[in-house]
Amino acid sequence: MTEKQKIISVVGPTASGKTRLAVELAKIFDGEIISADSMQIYTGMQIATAKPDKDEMQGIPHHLMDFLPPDKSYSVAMFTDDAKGCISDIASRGKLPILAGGTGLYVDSLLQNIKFSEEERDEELSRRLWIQYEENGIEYLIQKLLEIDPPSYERLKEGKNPKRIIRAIEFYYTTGKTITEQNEMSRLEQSPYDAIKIGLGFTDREKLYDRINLRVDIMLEKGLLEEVRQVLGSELSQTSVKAIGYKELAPYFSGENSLDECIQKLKRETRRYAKRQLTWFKRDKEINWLYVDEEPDFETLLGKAVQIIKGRLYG
RNA sequence: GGCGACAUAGCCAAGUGGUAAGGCACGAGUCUGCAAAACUCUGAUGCGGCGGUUCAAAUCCGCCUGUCGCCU
Repeated sequence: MTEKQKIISVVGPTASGKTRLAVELAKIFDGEIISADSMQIYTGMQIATAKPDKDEMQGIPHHLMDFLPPDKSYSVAMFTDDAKGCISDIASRGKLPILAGGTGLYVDSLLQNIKFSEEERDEELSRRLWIQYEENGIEYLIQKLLEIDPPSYERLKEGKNPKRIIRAIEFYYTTGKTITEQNEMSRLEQSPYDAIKIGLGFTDREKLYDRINLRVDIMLEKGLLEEVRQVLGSELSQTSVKAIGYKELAPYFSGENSLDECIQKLKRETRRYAKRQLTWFKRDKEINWLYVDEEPDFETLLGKAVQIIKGRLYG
């Protein structure tokens, strides 16, 4: 079998410095960046998503960023398709693909080569199931799941997560297969990628939270309010409405809450998001963690990352 | 200085004599087509302090402390 495609993956919570590290690594290793971020894909959502500007990109090509209008939905399946295409394209030009982003599900699905089924989602059925959930409660759906797919019933009954349970039921009715079968099928093909994973972490969580709070203040100075005003005035998809920044500031524009209250909310939601990201990435034992608050400066951090990568790239 | 109200977990807060609801935050975790999503778990031997009444007090009484309001 042919050698696997080498790829660098930079992960970490929001505001940990992934963007900067990825750009510097791209300069050193002659790479191009593929963003694995479910919100930076959207055009017009620049400040709140902390999308790098021309200056920060330093001439390094960034793929899967800033290409989709906010009224369009997006999903993991689309991401893995798009990203695979990007990787082939970058590699064919002799460059090194560098995946950088905080959307853990996107990163893992791509690197593990998860195969999503061909069938499209059935939004209508999904909506009907949500209505049933709201009317009859979660137990009703859990029972339904027991009838069609006992293994996933066992797996999902404790969590009581309507979203996961509804998807399992929806999947069965749209494809005739159970989500359990699909999950097995999705892992049959080995991943064509050999990822060198760098994680940006913090020994002291408070340090990360300080950075998040500060970054929100900087966003406000950069004109976040004007951006929010514009985005809130346009059509948003199911995916883009979820972006942190816009919904938190909305009550300020509608007069329901003071600006200060909204800013506090925005900071808190961003901190909570960072915590969830950490929980996600912690599970991956292949990640080489570098602790931002333990390094004297960025150069040292970069140096360590370069060492790790060199060892794997040429070792 | 006088009068009154209030004082319950990090914050908000229910509870008016029978053995401390709930929400938020924090922390931990789950995760296969909306993932910046959705969801799960988790906190007070104690209710400002000290006495008193009672079989029993966060709940009633007194004093003290603090906060707020009104009056002078």
